[in-house]
Amino acid sequence: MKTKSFSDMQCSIARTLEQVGSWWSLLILRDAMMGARRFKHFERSLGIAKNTLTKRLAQLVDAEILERVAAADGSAYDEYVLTERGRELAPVMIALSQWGDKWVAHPNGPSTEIVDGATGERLPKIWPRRENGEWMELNEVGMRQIERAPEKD
Amino acid sequence: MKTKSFSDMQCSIARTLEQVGSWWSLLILRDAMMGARRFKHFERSLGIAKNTLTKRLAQLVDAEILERVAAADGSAYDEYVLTERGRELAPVMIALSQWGDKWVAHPNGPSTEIVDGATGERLPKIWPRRENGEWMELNEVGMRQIERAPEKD
DNA sequence: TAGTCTAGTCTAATATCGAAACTAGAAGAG
DNA sequence: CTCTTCTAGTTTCGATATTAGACTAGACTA
Repeated sequence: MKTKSFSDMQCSIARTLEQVGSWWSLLILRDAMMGARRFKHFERSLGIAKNTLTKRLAQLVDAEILERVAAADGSAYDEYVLTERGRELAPVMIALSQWGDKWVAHPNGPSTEIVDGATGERLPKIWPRRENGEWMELNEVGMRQIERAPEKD
Repeated sequence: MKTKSFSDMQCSIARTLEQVGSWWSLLILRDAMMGARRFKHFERSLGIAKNTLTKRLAQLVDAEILERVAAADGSAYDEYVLTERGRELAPVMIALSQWGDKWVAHPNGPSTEIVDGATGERLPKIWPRRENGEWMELNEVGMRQIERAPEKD
């Protein structure tokens, strides 16, 4: 969709968005994190056009966020599984999900919950905390530009 | 970019993306979090086309993520400032930035740092933690679909 | 072995985006 | 007070992305 590349920006946010590719990609990742692995799973869950899904999956594989592997269950069809890079996008997904739950919840309530896999209990929210676990207020958090000499060598 | 609306999906991630609007919006928010308030600040910092910027700002205002207010310094030009909704997107931005720093860092190194506003010290990363502050492994974190009756009344 | 499912590809229509040129009002220089 | 520049847009138009739908080759199913 974007027609301009962010990859030459030095900002990590821009560079991450460039890798992810598009909105659809994030929803594909959401499904992948909830266990989807096959083309048809994504297709049905998202209601996305097949050609678009093909393209988005290929691009995520290209970015090494997903990996295409032979099916674990012996099926002839490949599966798309998260790489470590991909799994580490979880904080982004969790943060997005959390914001949506709070500010734009669906009338029927949220549809996803983030839990401790072992106990099934809901996790506390993802939010800035100090090393010792203490929660921070947003006005205590600063985002700062790092100054840097234009040349390096 | 997308031509299909996510707003009828019940998923909070989809609904959040719908509100945010586009990649550019996230970069606008990044700049807003770093102190940008005026049209020209965003324009220069992002290298974005003016019409696109106009549209994105309008849409963020519409989504109540930004608010358009008279300039604090008496200038005739309005300023765009984050609302609470907008400020609460910080965890998303931080998570994106962090992932980029780790996986797709610019050759010159990252350009942004997240700090404790009071001390100037870098904050620990945004990552799933238990209530007591203990860090979790990603494989301990589950994302689960909440089952729900299709009707409500 | 016929029929169906999966995972695509291809084409054409449509929606969206962005670059460049243009503009009205504000600010600044002399 | 007048000329020029700056700001914050709007308009036009071409480039790009997304979609629906038709088509296909190889698996699977009865």
